[in-house]
Amino acid sequence: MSDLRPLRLRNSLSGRVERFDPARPDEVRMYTCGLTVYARGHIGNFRTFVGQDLLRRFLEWKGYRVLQVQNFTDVDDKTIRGAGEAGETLRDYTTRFIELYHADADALGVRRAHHYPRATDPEYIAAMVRLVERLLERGAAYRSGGSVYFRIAAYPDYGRLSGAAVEGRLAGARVDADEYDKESAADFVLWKATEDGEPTWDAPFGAGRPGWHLECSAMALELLGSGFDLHCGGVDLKFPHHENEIAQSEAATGEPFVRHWFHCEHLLVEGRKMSKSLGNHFTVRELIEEGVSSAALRYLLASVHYRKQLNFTRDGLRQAETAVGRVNALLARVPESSASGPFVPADPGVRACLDRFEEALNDDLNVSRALAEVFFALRQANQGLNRKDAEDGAGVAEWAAAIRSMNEVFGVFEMEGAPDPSSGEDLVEEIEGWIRERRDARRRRDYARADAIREQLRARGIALEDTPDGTTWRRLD
RNA sequence: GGCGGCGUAGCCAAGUGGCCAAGGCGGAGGUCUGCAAAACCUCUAUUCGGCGGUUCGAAUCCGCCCGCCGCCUCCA
Repeated sequence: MSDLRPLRLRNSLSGRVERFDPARPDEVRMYTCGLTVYARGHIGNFRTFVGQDLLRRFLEWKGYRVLQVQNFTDVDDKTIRGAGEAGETLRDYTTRFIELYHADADALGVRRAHHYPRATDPEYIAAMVRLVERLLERGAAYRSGGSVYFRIAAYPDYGRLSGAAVEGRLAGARVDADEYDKESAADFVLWKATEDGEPTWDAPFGAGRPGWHLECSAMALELLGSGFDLHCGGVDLKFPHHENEIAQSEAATGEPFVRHWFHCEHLLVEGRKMSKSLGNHFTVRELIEEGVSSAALRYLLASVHYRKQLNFTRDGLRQAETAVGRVNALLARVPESSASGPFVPADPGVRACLDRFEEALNDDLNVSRALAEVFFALRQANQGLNRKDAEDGAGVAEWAAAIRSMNEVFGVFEMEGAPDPSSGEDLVEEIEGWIRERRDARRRRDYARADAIREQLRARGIALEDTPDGTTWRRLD
């Protein structure tokens, strides 16, 4: 698989699209920078998570076994402040937002990671302490004012990820209180000395709490090992977060930290940067409560290349809704094959379509070209259905199976919508009763009556469609 | 100020030197239908922000200009 048709993926470390080769032949070890859990994640966060999910699903589609770790940052200034204001323990407070994250991610069909380490989990605090000790031993860290800092001078490769202009970037950096404790302005805190009222953990180098960057290094090294394959996050994390992760990890282990860095661009809302002050800040939950389907939401988030800013608009959601609906309508008419095992198309046309699909995604995840293949298959299937001769039945089934296969990567079709309380057996029986009555009316050529029944059901959100084989119905959104 | 990205039809969006500039949404016409709806078919950018240049040939390379956005500080 991967030998003949390698994935080519942009590596932020080199700035180039490179062949993606995991360290072990069939396994991909993947780390995702997750949320800081002081608030519910917004659609910007989920653009990144959906982008990473697409990458993971494609790797799995290609046959890799993926081991994914996604952390939660549950100790920092914002979580501490939030918990204090809410009068809750830090643990309880952050747990709430972790649960909300899972609710939103599940709604969007984001596959679950295999591990969700939290910074304050005892085993990871211990791992962080060990990492700091190692850095102290190696002279890559120093103690000052009760805190421990990373000495950038001890790591000559600093700046490889975010570009050479590190000094320039830091020159304008605001001077904060602990600046005076540092040997160099670029040094960053690994372990913060305890302050009044803040959570604190004992350590050989003094009680305190982990600095921002330390947790990801510790958890990634602990769960995935040094030199793992993929480290993912939003573009904003490149500097300083990921730069610092690389520095502290490599200074501690003496080995390359990560093989391939994957960064997702941010999204814009109606052409503007999303921010609380502009009031264009949405959560997944809010949009779904407004009636946006999670499928349309996911489609919009997944349909723009991960390195391009995505302009999130109402019109875009509407377009996504229509596009997803067309595919779902076809799939609803063609039942899923009960055949087990991998899908091997017999039709050369179907095979070629899947080949082009894979080729598109192999090319640095070209989702636009891949989606074009989904719609190509859709057209083929619908054409087959229109011809409706028995000979074509198998062809339609294969095209539908191809769409379902491609959907393993996109995950946007046949998502179960919000359960409708009025969709019980009773309603179905009632609708079928109306359809029978309308059929009789049509046989009598009583079209006024037939149209009245259709209108009355349409007003209730049920669309009737007459086909040569009888009348079908579907729910309008 | 430093660094980076983008500007392709009404909207979204592929395409980075050479077949008719993918695909989706929308629109127009048609097939089917009692009428619809759905589906399918055809059409919908002689042109790729503007102006120059390189080339037999450029949306694709170079230069200048215009416009939009992001990063450089917490941030997915």
